Amino acid sequence: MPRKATIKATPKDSPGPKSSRTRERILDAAAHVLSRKGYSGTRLGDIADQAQLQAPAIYYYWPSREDLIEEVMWVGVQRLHEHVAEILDGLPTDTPPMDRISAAVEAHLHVALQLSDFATAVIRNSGQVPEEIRTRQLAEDAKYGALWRKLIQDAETTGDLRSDLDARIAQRLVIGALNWAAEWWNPRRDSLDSVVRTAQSLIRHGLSNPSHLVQRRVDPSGV
Amino acid sequence: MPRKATIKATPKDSPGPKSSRTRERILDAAAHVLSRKGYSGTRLGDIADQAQLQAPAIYYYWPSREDLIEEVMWVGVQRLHEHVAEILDGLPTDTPPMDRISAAVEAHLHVALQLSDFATAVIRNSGQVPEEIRTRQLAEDAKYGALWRKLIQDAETTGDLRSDLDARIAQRLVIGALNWAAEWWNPRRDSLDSVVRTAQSLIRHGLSNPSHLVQRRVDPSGV
DNA sequence: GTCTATATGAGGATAGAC
DNA sequence: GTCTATCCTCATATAGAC
Repeated sequence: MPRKATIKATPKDSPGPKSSRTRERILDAAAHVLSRKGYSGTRLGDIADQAQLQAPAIYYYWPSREDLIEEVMWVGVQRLHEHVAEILDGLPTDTPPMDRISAAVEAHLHVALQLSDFATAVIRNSGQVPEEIRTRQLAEDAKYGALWRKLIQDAETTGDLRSDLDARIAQRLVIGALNWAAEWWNPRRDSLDSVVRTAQSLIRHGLSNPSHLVQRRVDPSGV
Repeated sequence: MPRKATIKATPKDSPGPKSSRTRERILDAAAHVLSRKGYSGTRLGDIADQAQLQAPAIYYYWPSREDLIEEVMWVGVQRLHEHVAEILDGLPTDTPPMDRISAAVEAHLHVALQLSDFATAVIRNSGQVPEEIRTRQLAEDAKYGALWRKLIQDAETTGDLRSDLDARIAQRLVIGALNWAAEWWNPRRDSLDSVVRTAQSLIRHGLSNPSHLVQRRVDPSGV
């Protein structure tokens, strides 16, 4: 039973600055291993190798293997949600729904592809972690899903969403396209920018009511 | 080192009809467990429970745990590829590129959502299986990807694809949206048909050059 | 804070009965 | 073809030194 205090601990919470650096190193290492080996295949020894220390040292920062893994899963969704929400909050209040969606697409891809170990760890293991972790994970996912549902609903309200689409299904298909990008993206082949631009265009045209179509693109501040 | 003969064995290949039924039961059970527990978490005992026999019996049909798992992964991609290719072959030769894409979308969703244990097993574990399995898996994936790349390229050639899209990136985003559906689809909430229709519309409008847009929908034979 | 050493338990694989 | 019994390997977690 992981304690919330442990789970929610962010970089600068715990002990001193040196200690918390090690903590981050272990967390990054855990994301790396978790995404590649899966929940059951994630050995503390592999995490320790990656973080350049010995396995028992992990128990100084987390009470159990399960707590560490849960924190990786939690951080994966949480940082995504946080960043996308921040970008949306920074947009002018009169930004049209489709432009808000384009901004969210860019923000989602930036985090998912930049923190790809956390992203793929969540994608691959959401359905595989034990019941207890999974329940909390689903709650976190639902919060982020609600953000997107609202974006799509706003487009529906203003008539910008094509009427032959089921809003909830379309929302899930869009999130799927974005999530999956972490699985295939190779920075040496495609620039992050080319992925963002193609995704924005695909999604805008995919969702838009042609008679309302606005081609203007936003340039979200500070992404 | 799994032998090809073992891997490629299809339902009616092996021994008698009774024996091959057991083989199928084990294979289905393995897909079920693999999708939920992951590569490392897949216990022969869990597979045996699900298939209603004892663990050692599995070794009568497969030489090792790894061979069984590789077959699950292989079947997941292979049946998808086979069905989509079949549907496309059944279309009139003069079917416009966008209608062919719509037919492929429907075919992909039908298999992925109907055989969802195999689909999610592949999705969640492609990045987690051992190197040797992964290499063969990537080759199989590439073949299916090539089918889609051709569909998109054909649309590009005829001018049906919007020119601001990167064809290869768009193709991967589309596959991602479809693959991810197996993760969230709940038949009690959304009908398979409503998912297919929304995906077809989203993808057609997402890819199409508005000046070439054709609304006509195909009804692929026998899906 | 991080290490070495170890108790404990679980699962894959095989031998051999039926 | 399928089962029971068993061997062997390996990972978590803890104790305790430094």
